[in-house]
Amino acid sequence: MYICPAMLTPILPVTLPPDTRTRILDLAEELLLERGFNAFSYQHLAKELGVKPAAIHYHYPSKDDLGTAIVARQLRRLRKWRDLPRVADLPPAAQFEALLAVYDTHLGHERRVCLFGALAADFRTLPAPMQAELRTFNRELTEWLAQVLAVGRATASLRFVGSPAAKAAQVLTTLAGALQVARVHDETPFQVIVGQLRLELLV
Amino acid sequence: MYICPAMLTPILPVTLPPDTRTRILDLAEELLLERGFNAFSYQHLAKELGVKPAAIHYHYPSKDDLGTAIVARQLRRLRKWRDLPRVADLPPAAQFEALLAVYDTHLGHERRVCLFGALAADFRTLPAPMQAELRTFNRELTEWLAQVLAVGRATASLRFVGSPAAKAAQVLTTLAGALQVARVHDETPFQVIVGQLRLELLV
DNA sequence: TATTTTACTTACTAACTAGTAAGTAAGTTT
DNA sequence: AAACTTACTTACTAGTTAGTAAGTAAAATA
Repeated sequence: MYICPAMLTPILPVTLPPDTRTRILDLAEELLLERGFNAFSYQHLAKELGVKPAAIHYHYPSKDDLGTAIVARQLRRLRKWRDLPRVADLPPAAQFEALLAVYDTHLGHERRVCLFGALAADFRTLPAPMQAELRTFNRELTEWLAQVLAVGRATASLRFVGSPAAKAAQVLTTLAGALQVARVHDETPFQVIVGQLRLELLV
Repeated sequence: MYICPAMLTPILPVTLPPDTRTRILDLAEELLLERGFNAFSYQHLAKELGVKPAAIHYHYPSKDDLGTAIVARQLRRLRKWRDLPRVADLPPAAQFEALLAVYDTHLGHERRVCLFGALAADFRTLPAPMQAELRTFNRELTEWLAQVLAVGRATASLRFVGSPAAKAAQVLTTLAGALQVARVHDETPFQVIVGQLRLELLV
């Protein structure tokens, strides 16, 4: 492997221009979250990236592979985010706010829905590996929030009735849906729903 | 117009075998709610109905027309359901249960998502008239539930903090999302989430 | 009875779909 | 310098897409 000078001095993490493989994945993810999985093609990707469709097949032989790669990357990001000191070491109410901030970021990016909200409707048309990754993604996120809620209630910084697992499932479902409502109408209902969640959950 | 004998004696509402126009709409709605709008074609419909694709174009010239007809019919059904004496005359808590029963029916029909949940992700790829009908559908349903919640709280049969409008938006968003979660996993999370809603809302 | 309308079928088009095979130029390794 | 690998392009296939135009048989209407 060729070692470029930048690799020996990674003190300033120079953001290299992303390679084609990454640019494909980035754009495919963007289109997935903005238009749905069955609403973009290799031609769309190729045209926007200035390459030929076959170049995309070279990196991701089938659309199934591409879709699975998108979900797999989101799962890696979720785990990384969750384990980040600046997230993991926060008190529960702040962890909840950090979660809301993620959804707010989606809202800010052209009202993208979340991964789950983008794929749930078309779920049965998705390749099996993609379905499996999405299940894992949703399960891990729910388990994480359930733990946050449990600690939050135990330390009297969050308030709710019922089990932490049930409340976590309810809250995440609401957040996914809130981004969808924002897409259909505008940002207002999202803010209203998130305000309602805060009102009920924060002491 | 030809007046058939049945039209003169509509005492017993004989359920005629639905005509092709209706059968197309029924199947398209089914496929929309089970697979998404961009995941079925005129060929799929034609094959399953035993007609040629052109027969579908005869009744619904474009897929836009077909999609709009589906949403328009659901909107008519919503209004009819809402105004039914056996729904409109119920006390608020029972109206809320009637709403939950509708979502439960979706769950029982092959875990269909609701109209909103089926179309939100692909919203930007939908024809404008379809977008408009879906907005109206969601708005009217939210307004109806807000009214139910307001009366319910005033009569001490329902309990929640915040405005009825905010709570209505939150609850409907949660229900739409709950059907999506049921599709990705199984019926359990739907029951868990609905249980949580009941626990919080019913006195 | 003649005419028109309804509800289709047959036959077609042009565009798009995912995907493949073969070729190529530049970079990397031996 | 030779061989190999990477990252593509060109050229293609076979199937699917929405949509159209023309024809037709039966039913309804005048």
